[in-house]
Amino acid sequence: MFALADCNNFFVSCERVFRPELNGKPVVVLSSNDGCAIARSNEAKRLGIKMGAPLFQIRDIVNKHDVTIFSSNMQLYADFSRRVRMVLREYAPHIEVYSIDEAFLDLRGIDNKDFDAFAKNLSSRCRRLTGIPISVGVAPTKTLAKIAAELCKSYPKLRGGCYMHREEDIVKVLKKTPIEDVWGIGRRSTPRLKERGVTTAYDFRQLSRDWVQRNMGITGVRTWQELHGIPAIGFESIQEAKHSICNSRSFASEIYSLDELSKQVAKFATMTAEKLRSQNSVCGRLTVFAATNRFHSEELQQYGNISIPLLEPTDSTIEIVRVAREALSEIYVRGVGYKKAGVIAMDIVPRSALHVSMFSAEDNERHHRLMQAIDNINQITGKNTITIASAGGDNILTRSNYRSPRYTTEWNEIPVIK
DNA sequence: TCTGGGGTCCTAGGACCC
DNA sequence: TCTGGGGTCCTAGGACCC
Repeated sequence: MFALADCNNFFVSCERVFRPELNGKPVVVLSSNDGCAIARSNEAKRLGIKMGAPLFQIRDIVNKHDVTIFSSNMQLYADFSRRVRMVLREYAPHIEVYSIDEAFLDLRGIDNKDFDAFAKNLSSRCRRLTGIPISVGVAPTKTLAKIAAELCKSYPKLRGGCYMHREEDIVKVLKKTPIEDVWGIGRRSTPRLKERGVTTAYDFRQLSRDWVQRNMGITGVRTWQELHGIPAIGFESIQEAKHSICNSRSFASEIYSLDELSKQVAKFATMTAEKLRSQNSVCGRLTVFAATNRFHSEELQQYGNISIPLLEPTDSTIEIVRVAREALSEIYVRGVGYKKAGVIAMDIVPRSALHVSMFSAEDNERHHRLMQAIDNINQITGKNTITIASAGGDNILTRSNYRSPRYTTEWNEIPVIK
């Protein structure tokens, strides 16, 4: 058996921990730059606020129903994610962290267990210890566990836990599960399936394996198998190093000057190098892009994009910032208003696989020791205590008008209690 | 006025090899 | 008329996820 633990309306739940008066009220958390709704309380969903809806389009609903809105506070959410995982680890020796708000638990080898009580117990303990409500589904495959967890959200009577294993129960649930709600069935496949009369997970299961293979490839077959109760998606308990690392943002308003854009790109490059070091990797290629506002179709669109191979793979902020700024100056066009930019590290390999050439060894070693020192200082005294000068002192130019304090990670943001 | 960010895997087709 | 056969590697784009 596998379990999926899924945090309910995760970002909203994090905000409510410190604002309990918002329980039962409509709450929305916005994406970066206060752009779109990316998390909604059940009350906000009931008001018709859709996932991904731009703030300016839901303004009327927000005002009329007194919806509380928050800018995203990723540091807070990451910390709660960590706390939830601590609880999950009490319940299973191996967990697979699937996203910031979801993790699978490997229950194979655990027999004769009342998994229904197990799931409900985990849910209530997590709520008690972290303040975050979670749904726990237990089933023979990961895809079915996802569906079981989803069931908890519709049926409060399940008290946050659902064990779904008897064939007749699975059939009953799959007949009620819309095909588009199945993990792995996306926007493109749904209309094609519906054309064939496949509207539920059960209908999909009734298709022939051959048809699924021909029309949806091996990934479709895996989903099909999983719905039949045959595990086809691996369980990855150790987190693999990322193969690419991207840092990008939309800006509050268009940036015209190379000087300002360059500072922003230097910040993205800094973040990229930090992430590389945190997974003990180096990258062999850097991509930099800068683009105009894609929603202003009446204006001239510009998408600058350049990919540069590095002479030596590196994780040095100094090197990566230098190359990124050079790359930017290649694609920058004077007079263009840039709304978004980013840096992507590619060709990532473990730092241990680095064979330094005779000529670079010394620089490499010095950079590495310097970076370690900076990382240590920034970890102790707070992000950006020491930064590279070309990144400028200010923050990334995004909008974030409704951000809550970083209650759990920044001592100087903790509100004073009178 | 205002529209997110960051990933993965699979596949088809081209380049290139003997 | 007829134009080999078999392989690998890389890349771009599609589809999907949260």
